[in-house]
Amino acid sequence: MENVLLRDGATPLHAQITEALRLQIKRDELKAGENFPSERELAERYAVSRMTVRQALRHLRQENLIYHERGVGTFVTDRKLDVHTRNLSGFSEEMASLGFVPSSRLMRLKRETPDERIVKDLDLNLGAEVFHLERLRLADDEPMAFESTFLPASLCPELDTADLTKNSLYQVLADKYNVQMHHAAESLEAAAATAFEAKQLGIKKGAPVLVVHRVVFTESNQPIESARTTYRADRYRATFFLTKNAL
Amino acid sequence: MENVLLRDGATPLHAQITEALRLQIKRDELKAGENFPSERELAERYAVSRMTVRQALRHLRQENLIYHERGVGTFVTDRKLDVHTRNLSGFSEEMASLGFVPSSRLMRLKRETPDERIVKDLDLNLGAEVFHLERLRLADDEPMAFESTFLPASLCPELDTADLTKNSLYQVLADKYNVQMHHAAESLEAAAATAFEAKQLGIKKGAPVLVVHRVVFTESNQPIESARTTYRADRYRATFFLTKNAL
DNA sequence: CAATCGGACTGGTCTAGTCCACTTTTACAA
DNA sequence: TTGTAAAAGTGGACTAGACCAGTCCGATTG
Repeated sequence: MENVLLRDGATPLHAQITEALRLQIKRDELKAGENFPSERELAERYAVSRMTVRQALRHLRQENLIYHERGVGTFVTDRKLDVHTRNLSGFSEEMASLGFVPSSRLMRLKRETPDERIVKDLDLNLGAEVFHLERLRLADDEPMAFESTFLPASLCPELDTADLTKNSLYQVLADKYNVQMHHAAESLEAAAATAFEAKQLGIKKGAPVLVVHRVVFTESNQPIESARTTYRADRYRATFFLTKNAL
Repeated sequence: MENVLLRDGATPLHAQITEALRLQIKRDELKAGENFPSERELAERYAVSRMTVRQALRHLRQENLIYHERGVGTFVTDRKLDVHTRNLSGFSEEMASLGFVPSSRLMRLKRETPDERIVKDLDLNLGAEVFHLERLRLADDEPMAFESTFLPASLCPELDTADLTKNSLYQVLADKYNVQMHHAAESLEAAAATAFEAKQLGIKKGAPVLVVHRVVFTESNQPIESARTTYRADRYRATFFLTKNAL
């Protein structure tokens, strides 16, 4: 058992404990129904204070990996059905985690002046320009979704020069422009495929599609992306995890 | 300014501070762009330790009401567009918060033996029975969704006798059976309305609908409800808030 | 045998500090 | 006036305790 934490200040202790426990749960070393160590026990084991352990457990709880019962103890959540919760990652990461091989076909990448909707989404000044890219998203070489994305041009001055076929958009934003996505608002609705969408996705016109509109923000709440993704209804469903109260 | 906290142990101090600050934000007494009190200042104002303040702020942060900037301060989130995030509440509450008058028409309420899918969702023993209710959900007297709900019969023995037209289902579960919903898994997909659904919802057969499948759990992870709700695509969209990292 | 009472243990809450990395402001020097 | 360096302030992380209200289990008592 590895109970050694790096106290060099590079990675917070609570993050290291979270990671260690998460690994043990994923490896089935800590199972549902088994006795999970108590907070005081973990504190002693890792030689940290109980508050630090509690912070680590809070993260695991937010991921629904564990739950608490007052007066009783902590338990690993029984994952009867492994829910692939939609989290804040891009298409590539999501598809990879679902076991598909993601790829994409760049249909368009232009600098332009956006319409009112995008200006509002991205909180732009009058006349500010955006990059508009359209991509067909494939999973295992089958069309899965069509995505239309807008980014403030001020944020990523020479996006046209970046290689978006090899690297994910979020990777480029993080590496080249030091822009980190932090949270997002998504709205989902059902629609009938337009003739254009149907052609791109290889389905019949009027077939049901799931339309996801997403606005992504940085930590300081600056909008960095507005995207509209049209998924084939027969190949995709979105799964979310909801909680009643703050954890 | 009310800085008085009840120290009777009934409501945790951090919850009282959360509520007080939330109120001030909603009332616009604390605005975006204005200087939000620092953690040390709040600790002094409420005469609590800084850790307690931090716990309160964490809740507000999870609701995306505030955000932090290291070395700078805490700020109220600028809500340009007021996002009605889908949270763990029932149809009635959600519609009410959107400004509609919710109502529902009970189409069916029977005790029965469920199929495999429901057995799996609700983690039932072989032969266990469920209540199956079907309701047409209206907003401002217009059909909005059709909902098919399954609940373990063992959980709510005489559900048939309860008045489900006046009280929300979750209200009955909480009041009469002391069953509290805590979290849920939802999956959303687009589909074409079947002839039956189309008739119920007053739309054309084949028109796009948003199908939400939801399983609700208690705090100790016991499944209490499996529901399938079919929304009219032209009247409903679901909005979610996603975060990259644990908060 | 059944009931109950007490102790041990659990997570929930809270305190009163410390140190750190970081940003902003201020004040002083060139 | 312009740099720059120090000071003040911020949130992030962490400690080493404390008390409480639940739960559970085992021993004692009727």
